[in-house]
Amino acid sequence: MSGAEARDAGPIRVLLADDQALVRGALAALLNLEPDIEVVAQTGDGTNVVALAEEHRVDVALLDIQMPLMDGLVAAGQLRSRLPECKVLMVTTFDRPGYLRAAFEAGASGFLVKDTPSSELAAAVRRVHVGGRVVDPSLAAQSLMHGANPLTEREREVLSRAQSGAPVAQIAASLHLSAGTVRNHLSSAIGKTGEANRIAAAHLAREQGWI
Amino acid sequence: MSGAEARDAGPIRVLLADDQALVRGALAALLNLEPDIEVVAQTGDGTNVVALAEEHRVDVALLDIQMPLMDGLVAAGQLRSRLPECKVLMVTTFDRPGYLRAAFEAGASGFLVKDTPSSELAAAVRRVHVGGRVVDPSLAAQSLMHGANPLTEREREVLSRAQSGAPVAQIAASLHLSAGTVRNHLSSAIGKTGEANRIAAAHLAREQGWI
DNA sequence: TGTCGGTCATGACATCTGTCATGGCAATTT
DNA sequence: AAATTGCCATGACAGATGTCATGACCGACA
Repeated sequence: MSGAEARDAGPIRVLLADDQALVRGALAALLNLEPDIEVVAQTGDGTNVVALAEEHRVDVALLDIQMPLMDGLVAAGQLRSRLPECKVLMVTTFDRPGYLRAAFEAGASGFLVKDTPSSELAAAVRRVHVGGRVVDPSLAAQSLMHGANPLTEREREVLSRAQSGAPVAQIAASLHLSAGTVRNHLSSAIGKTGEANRIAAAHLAREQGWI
Repeated sequence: MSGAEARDAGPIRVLLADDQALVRGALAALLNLEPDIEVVAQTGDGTNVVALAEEHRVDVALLDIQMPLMDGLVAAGQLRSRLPECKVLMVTTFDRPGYLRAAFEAGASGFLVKDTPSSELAAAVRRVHVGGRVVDPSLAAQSLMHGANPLTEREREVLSRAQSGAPVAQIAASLHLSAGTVRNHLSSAIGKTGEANRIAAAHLAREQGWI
C-alpha cells in the first residue's frame, strides 16, 4: 500500500497525447470535470511525451496510438523505461486486436477504444493510477482468438510500402533489395494472410494491427 | 432581425453526432463549459439526427461526416430540408477538399477539421448560430485550387471496389460488366489522377474526397 | 553438429494489369 | 443535324505481378 499512498497528496496528474487538437482539448475538458484528476500537459505528437511527463511529474499518460512523427506505442515504450512510475493508458480509434497485444508489450497498463462511453474514462484513469489494468472488453475476447503477428519484419516492411500502390521496383530501391526478393516477401505475406494479392493482404494486415 | 432574436431567450441548444462515444462525450463536456451553450442531445449515428433535432428544439447540429448507417452529409441534407432554422456545423477527421464542397452542397453553414484548436469550437458554434459561415482556413485555400471531381460515376464505382484489392474479374462480376470495360474505366481513372496504378489512383481519389 | 527459420537472390512461367485502337449506343449540347 | 460526352465492349500488346524451384548465408537452438 505504500507505493500508492506516496501519490495521494494531490489530484492525479494526467498527460494527454492525441494528434487531433479538438479531441485533445475536449478530453481535457472531460477529465478536468473530475475533482481528483488534473490534466497538466498536452501534446500533439509522441516525440515530447517523455520530456513533458518528466517536467510535469505526470502520474498517468493517456496516449493515442495514431500520431504523427512518433507512434503512441513507441512513446509508451520510452515512457516505461525512463519513468517506470508513470502509468500508460492507450487510447485508439481502431479496434485491431494486434494493437492490444502491442500496447501491453510496450508496457501499457490499459487499453481503450474511442467508442467506450465517456463516463468510463475517468474510472479507467483511476484504475491504472493505483496499479490496476484496464482492457476494453470488446477487444479482450477478440484478442484471445487471434494469435500473434505471423508476418516477419521484412514482410511487414514490404507490405507497408505496397499499401499505397508503389510498384515492386520502387519498394526494392527504397529497401536496397532486388526486385525478385521483394516479390518473394510479398508472395509469402500473401500466402500467410490467405489473400489473393498484395493489396488485399495489406488490408487484412492493417485490420489485424500487424503492420 | 426577428428570426435570430426569437432564439435569444436561453442558451444555444446543440446536438452532437459522432460515432465515437468517448469523443462525443468529451465534446459535450467542452461545450457545456460555455455558459451560453448547452448540449441537449447526442447520437452515434445519422439516422435519428432529424428526430432528435425536432424533439429537443436544436439550434445548431454538430455532425461528424464519418458515421455508420447514415453519413453526416446525408443527415445534413435531411436536417436542412426538414428544419431550415437549425444550422449545421460539419466536423471531420480528414482534410479532404471534396468534403468541404460536398458539405456546403448539403446545406452546412460551417466546416471544421478535428485538428482545429479546441478553443475555437465554441466560437464556431456561436458564429453559425447567428447565421454566419465557418470555413476551416487550411481547407479554404486548398478547396479553391482543386476543381470538382473529375471522375465519372462509373470510374468512382470501379475505383472504390478496386481499393480493397479486388481483381478485375470480381469487380466486373459485381457490376455486371465485362472485364475489358472495367479495365478501361480503371485506365481512365488512372490517367485522370495522374497516378501509375489503380491503388495509387484510389488513394489520391480518397484524399481528394472524390470517392 | 545438424536442423530450422529468416533473409537474399536468380530464373522461369502463367496470369493480371494498364494501354491503345476501334466501334457502337444513348443523352446532351451546339 | 452534327458534335460531344459518357458508357459499354472487343482484341492485342507490353509490362507488372504472383508462384515456384533452387541455392546461399546467417543465427538460434537442440
